[in-house]
Amino acid sequence: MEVSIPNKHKDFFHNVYDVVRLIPKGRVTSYGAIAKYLGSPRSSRMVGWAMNAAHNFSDVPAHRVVNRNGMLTGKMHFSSSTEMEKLLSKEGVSVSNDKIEKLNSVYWDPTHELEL
DNA sequence: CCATTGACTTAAG
DNA sequence: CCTTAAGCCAATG
Repeated sequence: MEVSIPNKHKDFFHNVYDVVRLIPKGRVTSYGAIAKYLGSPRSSRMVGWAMNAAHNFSDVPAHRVVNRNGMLTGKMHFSSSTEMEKLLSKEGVSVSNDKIEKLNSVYWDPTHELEL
């Protein structure tokens, strides 16, 4: 069994997973921020792709990753369409109309928080 | 190999 | 504030 999981870009994917796991509770970040932190600000879509595969990892809180506008674009990829919103709300993140309220207050930018 | 798609972002109206 | 268009990168068919 050499092809159970595509390990081709595990570096990029693993990097994404690491950052997502570091997101504090009650905070959220964007795909672009993670991509930028990884050195590829144009690969924001790839972060989303990584998240899609992240379902194989139980330690990746994908519900804390939203788009730049704070919109829950990936809610449809969860178990239920309301699961993501429910999880965020449970962590103290106000969500309205599939969008995060006061995004500026809960936004967590790895490049800013983890800047070296 | 070319075409289409996607959990995105930025710019312009 | 919302909509439309274009750009970008990798996976999938």
